[in-house]
Order: sequence, then C-alpha cells, then structure tokens
Amino acid sequence: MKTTEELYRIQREIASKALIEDKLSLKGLKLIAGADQAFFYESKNATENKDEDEAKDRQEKIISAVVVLEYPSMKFIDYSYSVLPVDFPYIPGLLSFREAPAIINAFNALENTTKPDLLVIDGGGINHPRFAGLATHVGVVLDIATVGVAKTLLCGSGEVPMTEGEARRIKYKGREIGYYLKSKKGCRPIIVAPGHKISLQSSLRLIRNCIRKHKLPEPTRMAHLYANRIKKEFVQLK
DNA sequence: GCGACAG
DNA sequence: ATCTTGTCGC
Repeated sequence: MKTTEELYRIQREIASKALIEDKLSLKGLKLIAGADQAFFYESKNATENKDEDEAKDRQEKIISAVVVLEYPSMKFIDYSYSVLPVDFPYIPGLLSFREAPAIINAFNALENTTKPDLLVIDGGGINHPRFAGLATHVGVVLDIATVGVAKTLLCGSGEVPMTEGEARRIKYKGREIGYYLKSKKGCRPIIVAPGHKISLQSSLRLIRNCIRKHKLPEPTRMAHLYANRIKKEFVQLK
C-alpha cells in the first residue's frame, strides 16, 4: 500500500502537468461528455462461509457512467459505463484514487466516433489542496479537456452568489481556483473549476451553457441518472 | 491540538 | 456516496 506522502507526490506531479488554458474552442465544440459514479456491494463467497461474518464478506463496487451529449443542444448521443471493484476508501483530498480508474475505463469504452474531447466530472478540478482534484487527475491521464462540477466546497473561499446566473470567484492560497455558480433559484450554488486543458473563464462559460431546468449541468445530471439506473439493474440481479 | 473535509 | 417517506417551496 502506498503511503499518503507517495499519493501526495503523485498529485503534485499531476498538478504540474495540468494545463489551465484553452486547448479547444467552445465555438467548435460539438460533443461533450459527463461522468458520475454510483456504488453498491456485491456478495462474496455466496456458497461458502454461510455462518461466517457476512458483513465483511462483501466487495464494494463502483459504477462509472459516461453520457455523450451534443453541444450546445444537450441532445443525447451516446453512453457507456464501467463496473470495477473498489479498493481505495473515500478520503477527502484523495478522491481520485477511488474513482478515477472507473471513469477512465468508462470513457475509453466509448465508440471512437462519439468520443468527445471534453468531459465534465462530478467533483473538483484544480480547486483542491494540491490543485489536483478528480477532474484534473482524469484529464491529465486521458489527456483530454475536463471541468469539475462539485456540490460542496473542499477548500478555498469566496463570496456566495445570491441571484440566479451569478458567479463568484473562489480563491485558495492566493490563487483563483474556480467559481461558485448560482445555477438556480432556491438552490445552493454549485462549484465549477477547470480540470485540464481549459481556462477558468471557459470552464464557467461552458457549464453555464449546459444548465437547463436543473441545478446541475446536463452532462453530470444525465450521467448521475444513468449511473443509478445501471446500479438498480445490478442490485436487482441478486 | 482542533476543526474541516469533493464523493 | 449510501440508507430512506413524506413533504415544503420554487
């Protein structure tokens, strides 16, 4: 097992490779993907150890669902998913070591003809203690543009927007790392941050263009629905 | 040492 | 994230 310091070193290296500038134009963007995860437990040793500790006899599984939408219409185009056993626990700041592998698998499972060059991920981007959140990690590994959209703040601070459509910068250690975006009235603002190969300004503009009738942008919202749908199929299958 | 802490 | 029913507000 790697030590926390080794994992931190990996994150600092990923952060150093992250490019926070536009490597694509929203103008020419035609396809956009969204990713979200769901979890469930799978029984182990179904026939054996009938009287053993069943509580510890379960393997946690992660489902990463990826949906591809047409930009900016948000029309559904395609989807894919990946199910993997999860070994790493949830630790704030180290989320990517738990969820990135499944996201990468699901994204690679897409048909090359509908594989987008931009992926929106549920989680943080450079708004992270070491500037290497889930979106940044996945973006650097896959070498594609990514944007992180989170529902709560991991680090940093900024004014909280109060009116729909309003955005406020979030800073951490003197650096701009993302925005609070009041996507809908009556809803807490979402946190938007670039992951890789996109600028702060473009990540915000992009997500604003993906908001429809809900608090969350269509890419991750659709991926969330899809992930839960897949999960139900796996759960009922027992 | 204490509190905070993406999903 | 996950376990869960009804219920209040936009």
